[in-house]
Amino acid sequence: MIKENLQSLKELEDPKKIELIRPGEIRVRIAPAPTGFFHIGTARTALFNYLFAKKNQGSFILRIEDTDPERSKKEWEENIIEGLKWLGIEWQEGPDCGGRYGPYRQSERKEIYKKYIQKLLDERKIYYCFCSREELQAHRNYLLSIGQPPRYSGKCRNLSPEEVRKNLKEKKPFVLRFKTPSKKVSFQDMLRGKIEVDTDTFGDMAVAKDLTTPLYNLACVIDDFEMKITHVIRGEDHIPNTPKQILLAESLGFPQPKYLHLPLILGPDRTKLSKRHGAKPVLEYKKEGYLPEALVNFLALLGWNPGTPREIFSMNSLIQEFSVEGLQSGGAIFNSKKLDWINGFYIRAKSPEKLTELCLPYLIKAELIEPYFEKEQFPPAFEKEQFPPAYGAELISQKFRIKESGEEISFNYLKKAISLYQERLKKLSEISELTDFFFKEKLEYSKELLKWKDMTEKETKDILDKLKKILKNIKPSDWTKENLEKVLLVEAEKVGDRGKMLWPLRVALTGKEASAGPFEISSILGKEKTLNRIKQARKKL
RNA sequence: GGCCCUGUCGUCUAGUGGCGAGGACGCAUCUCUUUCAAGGAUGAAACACGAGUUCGAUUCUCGUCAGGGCCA
Repeated sequence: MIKENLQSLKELEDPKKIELIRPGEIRVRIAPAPTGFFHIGTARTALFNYLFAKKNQGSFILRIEDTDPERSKKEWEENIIEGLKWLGIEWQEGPDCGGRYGPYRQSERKEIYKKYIQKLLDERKIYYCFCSREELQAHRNYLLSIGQPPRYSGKCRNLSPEEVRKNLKEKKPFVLRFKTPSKKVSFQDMLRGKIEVDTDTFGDMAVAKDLTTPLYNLACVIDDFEMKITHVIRGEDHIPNTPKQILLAESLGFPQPKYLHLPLILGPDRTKLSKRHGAKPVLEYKKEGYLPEALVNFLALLGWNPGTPREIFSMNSLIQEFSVEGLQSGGAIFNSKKLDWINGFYIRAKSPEKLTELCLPYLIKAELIEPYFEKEQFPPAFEKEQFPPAYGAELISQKFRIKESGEEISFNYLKKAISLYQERLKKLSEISELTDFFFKEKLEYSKELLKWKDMTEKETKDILDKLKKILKNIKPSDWTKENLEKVLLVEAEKVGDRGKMLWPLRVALTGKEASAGPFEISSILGKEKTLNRIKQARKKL
């Protein structure tokens, strides 16, 4: 038994393993548990880890903490991976990639844990504890009632080997508990300076469920050591775990990584952001039409500042500018208005082609248009979960048709329509509501909407008739935005108040109170549709 | 309850032993304009409180208060 352990200890110190990393290589990681959607907080922690690694030519590692088989699900892991990829946060080592230090899922690392747990047991640094849940709870309540910090009584700390053997034989449920030495543990937090904690405040902690299943703190310490993590960058909520982990690392003879505890992202009520605040999974932002570069930019600014008034950062410029000094130590409220502003900014910066590509799925989903090519050819990603699908430039050459009328339209037509709303979009999903009138035959609106200010019904009728007459005389070849503007503006001027002509025209074309300008819209719709809509409007009165 | 973290406009933040406390989002007003955006201009809006150190504290020290996190 002892010999075996010596053997495994030797393996642990295998020099070959250490050679694998470059001298001085900075290695960071995130270690999410796949027990739910990939959320904003994890995304930001990932981002800062990634930026820190990139800035220092280090490695960013993704480890999946799926030790809890009941709560961990493959689909959540996939959700995390998809989210990270969407944001452009790439890992050098992770599940199904890298593999320099064994598997990157905790569920596949039992062999590794076993060695260390056995080692701790052999060295009598951990012990079997057979106390029942009720017993522990009662003791806890007692301590609380006399105003003491709840911690383990130490009842099983000195059980004789015979007692342990007997209990094990009886299959009594147990946990493995760490003999916490009574002392003060302190560490330097890269953000907060020295943090010191008295170990008596937590006492003997449970570190493993059985010989191969470490609990969170132990697993984390073993993995971080095995994976040669140099910097642990994580949320502030882990500060209380840190002294425990340091203790465990010490008892295993591991070197101490550097620690940096990021402030939390808060909800409007200043508590940790959660679903309760309506915090959405990262991929939900994708669905709603946020651009990954916007979310990254926003998240980076939440708790970090570059020291200059600059607000817009691409991932590359973030890597360039990032420094730990710019990190904030207080929590920051998630302000979606600012996210919207940044998103709008990035939308405005897109080329018309790119923007059209990005918007198309939303028009298709709203059933305003449909792709015209073979069904099989179409990216098979119209399932709800996959929305929006990733399209490429192949769309440019494709044809589409208006769902309602079956009329064929080109990418170019869509591009023109969508571009009109480029500077009005805050998120891509808004596009269908804003441009729906391009794809509808009959517009729903009340006749009151046609009247500008205090115009009478008669005036409105006359204006529409006049418009019809003027527009009829324009040749289809002259049907351009510039020309329409030239002609109509002169006529509108004659009416006195331009709005008396332009407002009813715009409403007739769009059926909306707010929209892009009538000249652009009319030029895209074409002569026939324009006249048709004026006729429709006229009929309402 | 214990331990730990945090405290500058509503929000994200810059900043210094002496400043008119700066920027951004949001908000308001004006401008452009048929509307809505976008753009431009202007404005309202903050140093948690108390004591100490000091000629002088938003800044340094201590305390109070408030908020948060973790322990089940």
